[in-house]
Amino acid sequence: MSGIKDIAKKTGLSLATISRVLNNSTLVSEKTKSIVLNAAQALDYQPNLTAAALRSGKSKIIGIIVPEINNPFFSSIINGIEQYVGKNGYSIIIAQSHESKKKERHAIQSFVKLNVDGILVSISKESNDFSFLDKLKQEKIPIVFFDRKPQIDNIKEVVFDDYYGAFMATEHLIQQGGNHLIHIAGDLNLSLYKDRKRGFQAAMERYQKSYAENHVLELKKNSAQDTQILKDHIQKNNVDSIFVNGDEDCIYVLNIIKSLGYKIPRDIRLVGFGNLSISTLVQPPISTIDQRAEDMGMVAAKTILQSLDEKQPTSFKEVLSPKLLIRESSKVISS
Amino acid sequence: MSGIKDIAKKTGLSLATISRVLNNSTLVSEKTKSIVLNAAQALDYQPNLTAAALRSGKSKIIGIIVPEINNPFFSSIINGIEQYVGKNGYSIIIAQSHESKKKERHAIQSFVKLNVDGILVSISKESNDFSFLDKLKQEKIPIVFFDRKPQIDNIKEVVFDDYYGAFMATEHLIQQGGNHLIHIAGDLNLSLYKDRKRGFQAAMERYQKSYAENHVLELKKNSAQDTQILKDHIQKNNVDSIFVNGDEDCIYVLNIIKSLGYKIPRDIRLVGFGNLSISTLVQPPISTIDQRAEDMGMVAAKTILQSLDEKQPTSFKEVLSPKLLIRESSKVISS
DNA sequence: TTGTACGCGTTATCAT
DNA sequence: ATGATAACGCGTACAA
Repeated sequence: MSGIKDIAKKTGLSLATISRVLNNSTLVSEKTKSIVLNAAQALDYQPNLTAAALRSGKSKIIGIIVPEINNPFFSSIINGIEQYVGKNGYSIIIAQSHESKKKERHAIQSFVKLNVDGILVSISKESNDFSFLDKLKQEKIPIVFFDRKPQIDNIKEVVFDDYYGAFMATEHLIQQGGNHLIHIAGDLNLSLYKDRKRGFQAAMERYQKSYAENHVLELKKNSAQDTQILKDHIQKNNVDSIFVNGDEDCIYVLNIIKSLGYKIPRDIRLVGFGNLSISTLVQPPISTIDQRAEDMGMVAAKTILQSLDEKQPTSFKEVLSPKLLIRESSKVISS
Repeated sequence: MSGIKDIAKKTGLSLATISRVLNNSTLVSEKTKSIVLNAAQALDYQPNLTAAALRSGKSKIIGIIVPEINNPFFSSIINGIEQYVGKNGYSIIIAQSHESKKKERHAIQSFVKLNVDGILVSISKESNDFSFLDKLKQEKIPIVFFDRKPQIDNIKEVVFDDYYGAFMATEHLIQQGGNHLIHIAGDLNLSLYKDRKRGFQAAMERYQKSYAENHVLELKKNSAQDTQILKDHIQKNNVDSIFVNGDEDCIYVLNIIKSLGYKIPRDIRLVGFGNLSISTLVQPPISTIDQRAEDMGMVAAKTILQSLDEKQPTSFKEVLSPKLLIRESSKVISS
């Protein structure tokens, strides 16, 4: 392995010329160009990106912060990001916040110290202080939020239309004959779960189903308790349809419902959210809202790369639209 | 944000002294030390890791290559790695091989150019040329293989005892009264799937069950075909127990078997491999071999960090031992 | 104990 | 079109 110095030595040309061939490629004769490239090949030239980063200020590295990397939704997004930026010669560096705003801040600090060219982040549930945005602006490091974002202006964000996705899911349940619907909500500290709840409510009102706050439940993540709560609710209100905030919770609910002796979809119909691969592995396969995680990753990646050569930071918002996937869990059995 | 130059200016001390306080910390008086640290705090000092990396040759970055990041097993391993190295001040950079040896080589190249301090890799199914090891040795970049590794000597590896895990799974099925067992194999290009197959065979022989090559099936990943194959096999050979190479395939098989009208575990008992979170979400929950993905990540991380200050490369092998998790899918129903 | 000065491998500016 | 040289920010051998 060798550097430009070695090529200079071998060809008798100057460092500057070598560098020019390897970068701009302009202002240099075709002849010397090929000489340099041949020598580079022969010597197995490998640029030292650290040195280039120090000198140029561009590290060709994009930092990513997610709550948990081993969460199928986030790892699929990361997959999308990696593929897109990788194709463009960038590497990704990853940190996890584990839903802690302290760790999130720490990760951003690290990224700044590493001179990343841009940052992609899906914020933690705790996050409420976004003063780090000023610092990043000073350092001229663009940042793009994906999926989970702060509720403030003048940011770049790639999000999913959670509101409309929830609306579609609920509407579908109603069109399948549902009259008594409930919604199992996610963590309402996150705006996206609030949006899903709002979408549920909107569809209920649109179709003139009675809606009250007690049509929205939050799980305790304690099987015995949740079973009891669901049982009471279903019996008291004749629940026939449930829209659940996410596929994982949906499968959890599915199993509880089955254990209570109800048949799905005959007695109760279910729709989840996210289209995780597990959603087709259970019986019955669950209907869900496809959240196109990889697409989100790609769009976020594209957005951050475009931001790199912006002189003035602009705001940006892309909303990915939902797609309803109808599977067994919500199909009315035609007699 | 500022660098050591700013601190030097503010304190009137030399760059060297500042650097010493911030690094070695030795050979400097307590008084100036505190002066420097105070100034650093006041000025919001952030070391430029790129510059430090160029000068010292240590980037504080560990490169990771996995086939697919959105594979729960690998993302859990990465989680383990990230947590361990993060605690030690290292960052992780990730690339995917997508089972292509070309992309794998490319990723290694990139990592070398980025001056990563060490590399962790789980090789692709295609990989058969490991000449890059020489290059890394030259560059003094340690490499540790995890889970999937080349079958050569003098490497560092953190693997799982696939052979014994498969043996335990098979033994368990036999102890539950199984007499006619089959094994659904994974990609036999990978040594770990070969080991699982060998473990199955060994247990069969140990317990004097008739074993032949046709007791090992490979799936076509085509639902209609696989259904037919399984149906034939089960009927012809009175199959009562199936050991599947991994949890995902196991759930796939589970659904086929259920669709054929067999009851699990009454008619057929199943054991998977991996203990993915989905294994508890299906009905019945599937018994499996816990592969302790996070532990594997942590051990691999520990191993690579220890390798960093080795003068002479040594070989190393850690084998994580399996744990059988018995769930409904393999429980004999006591009458 | 502290300061001076050089070098890490590039890129960029200014000459030629 | 090409070359000489400074600079990026830090670490360290050497001098004081």
